Amino acid sequence: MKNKKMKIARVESDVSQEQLAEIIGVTRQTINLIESGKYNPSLKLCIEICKALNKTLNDLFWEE
Amino acid sequence: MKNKKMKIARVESDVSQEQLAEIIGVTRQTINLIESGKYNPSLKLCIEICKALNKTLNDLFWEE
DNA sequence: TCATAATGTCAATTATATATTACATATTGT
DNA sequence: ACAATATGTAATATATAATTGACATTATGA
Repeated sequence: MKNKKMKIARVESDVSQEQLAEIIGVTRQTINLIESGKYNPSLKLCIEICKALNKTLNDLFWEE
Repeated sequence: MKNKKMKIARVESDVSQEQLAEIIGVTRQTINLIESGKYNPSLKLCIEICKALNKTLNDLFWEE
């Protein structure tokens, strides 16, 4: 399942996948695959994504 | 950095590391190392831990 | 005090997240 | 229509999460 919340938050923050990747220090592919739902990211990476997008874990990665 | 919140939640739920591991379907060592702060668990595993302990990601894995 | 459960940790192996490089297809602006 | 940017995806390599099995230590209860 795609991570739509993360993509929406990223677009709202007006950053590209590549820019977000640079901010966090991972590759663009990693960001792309997480948004596509093809990676099961590590907690540390999830937290870095949240901080970069001014969101919390529940905002981006918690369902229901 | 130890994951004190997770340990507290587990003890409050009155389950041992081994019982929690069984519920989730991982090994006791994995639970132990996450509580000890020596593993960087996957998002999927974090979510399973939360559900087993009736908590959310923010409850157990989000700081400040 | 003794037995048992719970926890901490180690070494070796396996599975998988992430990196790297590269190419293809959208998308957007001019 | 063209150029530039953004996104999707594939193959291989590497780092590390997670497993397995085992042993030691620390609670906890009888």
